[in-house]
Amino acid sequence: MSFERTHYCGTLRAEDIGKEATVCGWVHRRRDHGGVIFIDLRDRTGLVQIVFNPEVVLPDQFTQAEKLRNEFVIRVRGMVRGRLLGMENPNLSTGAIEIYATTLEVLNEAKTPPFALDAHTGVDEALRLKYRYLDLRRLEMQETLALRHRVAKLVRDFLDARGFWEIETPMLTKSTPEGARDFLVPSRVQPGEFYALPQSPQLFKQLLMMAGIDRYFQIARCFRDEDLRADRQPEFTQLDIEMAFVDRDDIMNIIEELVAFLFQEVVGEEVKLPLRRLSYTEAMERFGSDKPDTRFGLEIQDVSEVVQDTNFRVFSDTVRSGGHVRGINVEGAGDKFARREIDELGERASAYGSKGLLWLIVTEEGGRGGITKFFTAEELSRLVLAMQAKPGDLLIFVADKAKVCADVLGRLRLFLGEKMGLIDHDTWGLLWVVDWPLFEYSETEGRWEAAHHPFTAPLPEDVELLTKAPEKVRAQAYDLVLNGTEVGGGSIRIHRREVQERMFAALGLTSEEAQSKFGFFLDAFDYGTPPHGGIAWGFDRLIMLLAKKNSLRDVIAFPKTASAQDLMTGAPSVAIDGQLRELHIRLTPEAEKKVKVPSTAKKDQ
RNA sequence: GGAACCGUGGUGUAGCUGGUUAACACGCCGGCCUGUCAAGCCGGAGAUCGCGGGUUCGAGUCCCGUCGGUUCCGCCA
Repeated sequence: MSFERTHYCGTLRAEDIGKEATVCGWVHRRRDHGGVIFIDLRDRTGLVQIVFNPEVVLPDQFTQAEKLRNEFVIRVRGMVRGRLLGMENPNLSTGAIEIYATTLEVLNEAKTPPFALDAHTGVDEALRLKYRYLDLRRLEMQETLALRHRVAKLVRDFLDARGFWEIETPMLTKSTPEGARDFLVPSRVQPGEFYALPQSPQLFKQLLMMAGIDRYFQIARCFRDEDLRADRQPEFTQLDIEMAFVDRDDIMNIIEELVAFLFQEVVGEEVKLPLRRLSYTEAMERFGSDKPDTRFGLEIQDVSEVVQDTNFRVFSDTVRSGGHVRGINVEGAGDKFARREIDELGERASAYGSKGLLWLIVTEEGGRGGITKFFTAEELSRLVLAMQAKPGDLLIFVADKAKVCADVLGRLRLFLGEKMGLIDHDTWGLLWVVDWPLFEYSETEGRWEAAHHPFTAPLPEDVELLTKAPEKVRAQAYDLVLNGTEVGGGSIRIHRREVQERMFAALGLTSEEAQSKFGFFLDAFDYGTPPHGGIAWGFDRLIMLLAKKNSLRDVIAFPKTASAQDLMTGAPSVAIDGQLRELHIRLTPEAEKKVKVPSTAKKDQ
């Protein structure tokens, strides 16, 4: 190595004893005993102990070593020696050895960092983000970035070996219809017109199939201008894959293999194939979610038939009017939960959109509390039987439309699973959710919307229903779910123009609108489009789950805060007046009042 | 757009129903110390309690607003 570095800090082992070594890195910690000085030197591979012993090192070098402080950047030459018996440090991968320094060079001094870089002190996240370059020095963050790199590399290797080509698609493009708000980029050359940043490369990857590429992938940056969450950033990365001349099973098979390959290589976990497949309907009924967390029980059960003839009007009326009564047997919670905790469940249920949460505790005699009093002993025992409950169990019910039941109970299930510690965080809940509906009715928009996106192909036998009965059309779509998080979603695409046109029509687009938005795309269908399909993975989310992090910010090198700001660079920031003029943009009075646009060359602040 | 929680030396926290000089640990600076490894011992500096109002004889503490962070709902696959 040209910089004279012979080893990385964390790689030195007993085998290196007796070697001369030159290492470079940051002073992680110093322990100055007056006579002898220990330095833990850190680089991205880990720590190694450097010893400055006045009997070994020259006096002026020792004086230099006394001046070392945390985060100084140094280069040290010395002899690798085995540590004396009893002096080994089992907490360090390099704990069997240490470097007896002979030469020290301070390459750069450092101010005391604003927060400690060791693992055991919690730090305010705003501070971490402001000094992200320091935060990223922490070994934990470096390990995550390394993991991310490794997964990307494995994905590339896997797909390359199977004939996929990595092709880039434009960032400055036309608005694509994912349903989210676009980030717009004003055009200087075309006054008044805007590019949109891609929400996904959806149209381009389909056009690549039309272009005969056959197999494509990309690790693609995507942008959606919506409010953030712990698992949502305005810019994020998708692993985007598309294949021609395939059906649903072809794609799911190869993707499963990729999943198994990654789990094997990254976490050493054997994934049994084929993956479990759950229909959308079953997922909604049993787990109340289209992305069920299958790592624990507490499944939802339908007791509509059992309770429809009881005198409890809330139940019987709901069933009579076409609704459902569904519940969860919260095993053991009847004994464990305080009344206050049960009330909290009710409050949550209301917040999730139910009229109320009905409950009772199963006892030897039948039941107590909640809605017990509305039932005869016989009705009660039938209900308890249907819920497979035993004394001490808490039964909770929601009586409402199927969607509300699923939504409320699904969320309560997740809450309870976490609260009661039922989730085994060492297992991986991997499955496919298949047989999606093609459409979802949007109450706010008052019209049908694509459940996935408007290019998803319906099942062939459902094509006729497109305009007649949209709610009945099933999609050739599949979602990959991991630990209750959607990590991937895909479908077989429409490859015939008339089907695509009918799809647009079903979504309420006039043919003029379809033409102006997607004319180029519709035209492309006319020139020989192969059947094709694919999938897109939320790459950041996958990494987050593999790294067992709770926030996307921990797996993205330079993430944004909940208010979509970058605390390090200060982005977004004010544009100078001249820039705006070139872009043919004028601020509204409200915006102007807020930012005070500087008229001269000085940007920011 | 809405809700909740948080904001106290450089960092992490404590500070009760409002009451005198804001406490502790780590870090930092200085001294001592030749085998530590989250070194030890001694000493020292360092905070107008995010910001602005208000209530009060008196506010870190109560109220209102505002800024920042986080989480959730809406929004978003």
